[in-house]
Amino acid sequence: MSFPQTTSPSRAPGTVTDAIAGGTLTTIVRCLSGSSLDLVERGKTIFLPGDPAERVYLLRRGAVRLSRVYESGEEITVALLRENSLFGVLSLLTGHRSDRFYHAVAFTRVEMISAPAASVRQAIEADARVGLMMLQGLSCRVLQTETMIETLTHRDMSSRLVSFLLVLCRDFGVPAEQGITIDLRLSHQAIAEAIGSTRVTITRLLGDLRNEGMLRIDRKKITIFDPVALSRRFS
Amino acid sequence: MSFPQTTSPSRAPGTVTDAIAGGTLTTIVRCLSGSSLDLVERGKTIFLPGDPAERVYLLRRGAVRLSRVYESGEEITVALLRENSLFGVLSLLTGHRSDRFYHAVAFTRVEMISAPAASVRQAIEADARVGLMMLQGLSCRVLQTETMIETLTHRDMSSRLVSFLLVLCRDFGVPAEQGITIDLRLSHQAIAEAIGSTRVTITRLLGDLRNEGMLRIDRKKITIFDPVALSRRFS
DNA sequence: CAAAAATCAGCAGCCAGCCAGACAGAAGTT
DNA sequence: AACTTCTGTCTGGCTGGCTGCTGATTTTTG
Repeated sequence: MSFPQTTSPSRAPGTVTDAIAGGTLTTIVRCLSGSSLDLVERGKTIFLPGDPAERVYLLRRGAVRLSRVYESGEEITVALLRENSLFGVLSLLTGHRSDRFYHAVAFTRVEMISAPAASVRQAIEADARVGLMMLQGLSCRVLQTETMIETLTHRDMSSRLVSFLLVLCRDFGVPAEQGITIDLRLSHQAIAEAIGSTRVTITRLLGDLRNEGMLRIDRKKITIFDPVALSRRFS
Repeated sequence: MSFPQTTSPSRAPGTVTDAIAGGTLTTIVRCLSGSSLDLVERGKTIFLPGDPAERVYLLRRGAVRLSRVYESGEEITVALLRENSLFGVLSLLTGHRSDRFYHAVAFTRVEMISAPAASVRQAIEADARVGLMMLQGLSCRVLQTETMIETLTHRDMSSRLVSFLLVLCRDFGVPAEQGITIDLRLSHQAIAEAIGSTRVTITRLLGDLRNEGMLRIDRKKITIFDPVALSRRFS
């Protein structure tokens, strides 16, 4: 499976070092040989389970959903990646050819950069600072994922939902007139798939929170009036 | 908070490159200036929330439990790390001094190597292959953590427990006369804290699985007779 | 641009699964 | 031997999953 590649001639590896002066992973990855800048529309697939894992991705703008699909047709969300997340790291693992096992879908319109795992390895060997930056990027991923585990071990669904909303505020929140708006178009179903619940339950709990005056939902975008007050609503 | 340091004079950074010939992260980290080899007894704390995050750890032998403790006294497990896991990566993040927010405890007798984050950074800059190896180590961590998220999004506790047992088989399983034994002394309480359930429920479900002839428990060590058969027991 | 199709939100009733709390006996520790 | 920790079981009660239905909203398509 592949996706539309909107751009990108490869450049000489020498320029990598120049890019480091810029200091961001973006500029660096952008200079790798074989790299490309890709635009993906909301809902489009980036990779499918079973695809060969050979590229590493850096999400520049938008959100990507990593999910697992079961034979039953059920689908669960493993991660909602935010801007500047590295993904597809499976391909960095030792030589043996491996396949994706997650489904990666653009959750919003997405702008991302990708490069073959081999060039990434080369770039790291050429200039260690690249490795250091990627290491920091991945460390962030680990911390984010662990926060999500915390969210998921809450026993009652209400706490779980609240905890998840706070995670979303952190990762996708933008200031609003009153409070913080989660800049994603989230259906109740999508939330359910991320926190291991059902659509009906999420509808009910969000309704409760709305009646309590904790949040507002307008065209699938959730605005939390006061995250601190919300966080006190844990069990 | 600190822990007993059993060994370790620091060495000249020059030897790092030699160690890379050996090829393992262990030998490399072992050569970093300020590194130490530590032995920690089962149940002893490695770091506490609030401790300054300044070292990176590589778990050589045994298991480490990362957990979060709430004011309520409740405790949840964020990760059960297995051999060759990197942890304490928070300290690698950008300069600003940060503190641990997890509680790290030796879940078994543990043998681990640690080094100051600064020396790790230096080593990476000195030889990029170090960065590459650490990157692979962290990639593994990400994948492991994501598997755990999958486990936790199962709606019924039975599936969740089964999924968790399979994860433990993968990470801590050793072949037994019949089946695979999870080489950890797990109390029902510990399992409950890892999958967001309660002790009583775990007791009941494990009892069911035992009655079905799926597993055996002997002095807190669980033996799964047939992991494949068990995996079919999902909802 | 309007009609058709698909997806989404909200509501209700039923019932299983799981939690809370309590207690007794077993196993393991000092 | 005293003590702690762990396992097993029970009762009652409530949460949250499941099913089915309706109207609203969004997207697709002719």
